[in-house]
Amino acid sequence: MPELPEVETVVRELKSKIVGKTIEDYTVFWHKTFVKKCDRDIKQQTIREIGRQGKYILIKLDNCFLVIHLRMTGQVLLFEQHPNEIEAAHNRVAFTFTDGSGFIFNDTRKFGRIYQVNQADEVLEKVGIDAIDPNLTVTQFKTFMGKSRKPVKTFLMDQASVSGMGNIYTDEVLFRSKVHPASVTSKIPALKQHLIFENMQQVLAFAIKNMGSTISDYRDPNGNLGNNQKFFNVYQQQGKECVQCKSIIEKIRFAGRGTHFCPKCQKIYK
DNA sequence: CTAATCACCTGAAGGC
DNA sequence: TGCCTTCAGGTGATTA
Repeated sequence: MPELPEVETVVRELKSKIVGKTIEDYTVFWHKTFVKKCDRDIKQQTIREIGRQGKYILIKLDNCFLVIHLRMTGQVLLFEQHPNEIEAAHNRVAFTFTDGSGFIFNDTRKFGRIYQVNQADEVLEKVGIDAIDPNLTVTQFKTFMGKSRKPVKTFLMDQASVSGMGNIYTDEVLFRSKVHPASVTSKIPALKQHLIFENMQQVLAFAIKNMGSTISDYRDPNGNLGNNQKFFNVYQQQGKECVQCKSIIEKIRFAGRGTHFCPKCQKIYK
């Protein structure tokens, strides 16, 4: 489900609601979801900071971290008062705070994870700089691109160089940049690489402004849907007319993922 | 090194 | 109604 804009929306809401709260207790309903990689007890620890890198939510406690990845269907849902039936369908872990509020990690497909670690870096070893990190420069981005002989769709989806992009926003960024997803990354002209960088930042910022995209499962911590799915140009728009040239948007299987593009607008560089 | 294919899971949707 | 296949905002391991 969630790519950078959805995770950012979750993080902003959590920052405003639970920083400073102290964990009273927690219950794990599905064992594989909670990965305890250090011996600290999180009970009576206070949430000091909340951050994000790529698609990872980073929760700093007094002497360890909780790092959450939502994968496909994970949701972090806040509650003000402890619900009577907390073991509802697909609830995997529930946390309660000392003031009686708390949050539930709900995850239909069970792919999501909550890691308890001494340092967030333990989970982020293979995660590159965040796609909207102000420290990421266009020069650095172009250097990454110049070194990659992968198809550009694979490059953008790979979290190792730049993190946060997923299937939706990759297709949307490549459409806006008029670059075919099968283009060889290093063979894309410098000006186009520059354009991909700018479009990546703009597409992600616009999606954050719209509170993320809801395809089916995504909800923010208050249970609200995103709005950005109303503005897709190519994602799930196969069979419809291209907004630029009126050609029919195609959907193919590429790099193992459903891939949407305009066959006329998007040029292939090889 | 890169690419392709599973594996992990559940549920929705479409074909017959 | 029901059975079967395919597909889904992701990533990590394995195979070639």
